[in-house]
Amino acid sequence: MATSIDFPEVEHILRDYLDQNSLRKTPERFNILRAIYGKKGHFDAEALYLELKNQDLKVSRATVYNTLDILVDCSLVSKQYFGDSITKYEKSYGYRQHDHLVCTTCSRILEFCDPRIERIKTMVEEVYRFRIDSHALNFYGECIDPACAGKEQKQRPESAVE
Amino acid sequence: MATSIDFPEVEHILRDYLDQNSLRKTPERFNILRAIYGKKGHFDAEALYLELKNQDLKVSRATVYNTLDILVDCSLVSKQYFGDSITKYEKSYGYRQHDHLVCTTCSRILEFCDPRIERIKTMVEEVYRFRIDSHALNFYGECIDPACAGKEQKQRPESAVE
DNA sequence: ATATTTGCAAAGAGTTTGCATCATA
DNA sequence: TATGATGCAAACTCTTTGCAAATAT
Repeated sequence: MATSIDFPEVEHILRDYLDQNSLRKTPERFNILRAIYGKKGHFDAEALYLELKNQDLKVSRATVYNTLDILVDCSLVSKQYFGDSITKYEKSYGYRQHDHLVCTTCSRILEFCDPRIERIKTMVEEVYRFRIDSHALNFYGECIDPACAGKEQKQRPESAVE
Repeated sequence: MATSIDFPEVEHILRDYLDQNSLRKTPERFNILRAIYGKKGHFDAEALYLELKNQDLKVSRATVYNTLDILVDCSLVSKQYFGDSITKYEKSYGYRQHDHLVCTTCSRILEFCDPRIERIKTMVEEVYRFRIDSHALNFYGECIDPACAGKEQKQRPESAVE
């Protein structure tokens, strides 16, 4: 019912989306949205569930998954796969399109942006007569600096993977 | 024991890889390799398992997964994720690097190749001081032709998704 | 001969589903 | 108040693991 005043834009977008699709504006949905927009980087459904649980915002896993689907549908969250069978999510409102560089040593995920992707997309659309809605470009490799932050992080398994 | 004479190059590569890593050259491994190189397009582990079973080449799922890992390690097979939680594989010997265009209507997967990816990769390697081993670029969208082959295929669920 | 690989079935991880209860509209 | 959403646990799918039997070296 009472929704936070901290993230008015994203809450408004969600509210509109729920209205337009005759979905109910439940407190769980706004709690989950707020939790996501309070996070940085990538996360998975289980981590989000545990985080909410620790904050005494009791929601079930089912609701977390259901709400993530809704947030992906209204483009407030993006859903990503980095090849380890764990689906990752990331807030996406106000974030320009970016792609990912995944360290195969420490699983750290870096972000980059390159305008050439957009041109490749346009070309592919023309050649194959497709309308392209989204893309995912992931590079997989390893930092060449043996003392890089990512490798340090690897040695501290208790720190959460972004 | 007796291995086919149909795919001498890839079998030789596998044989060398097994030798160099002190792994055994079991008939199952070569049967699986041959089955994969007799297929076109993408497939998942279960489809490969069923195909082998139908050919009276009895192998267990465990062996299929084990062998796929080996074949990925020796670059005879590539492993791919298209966002539906089903890991796809594809033979890769003699195939130039390519990327994928996934139809979100019918799940058909088209392939394309663009040299600009290589330049983006080089730039990312320099900027982030990474050595990049591989990449995946997937575009997701829908064919703009209402009578396209992909949409026809959608209406025939018995035809295997590539 | 012996250590790896296989096959089977059970376990595991991540996600979805069924259904009774709750609460938004 | 009536339909949609929630919570819980069970079911489900894909993949991995444990262990006895088979087999490559």
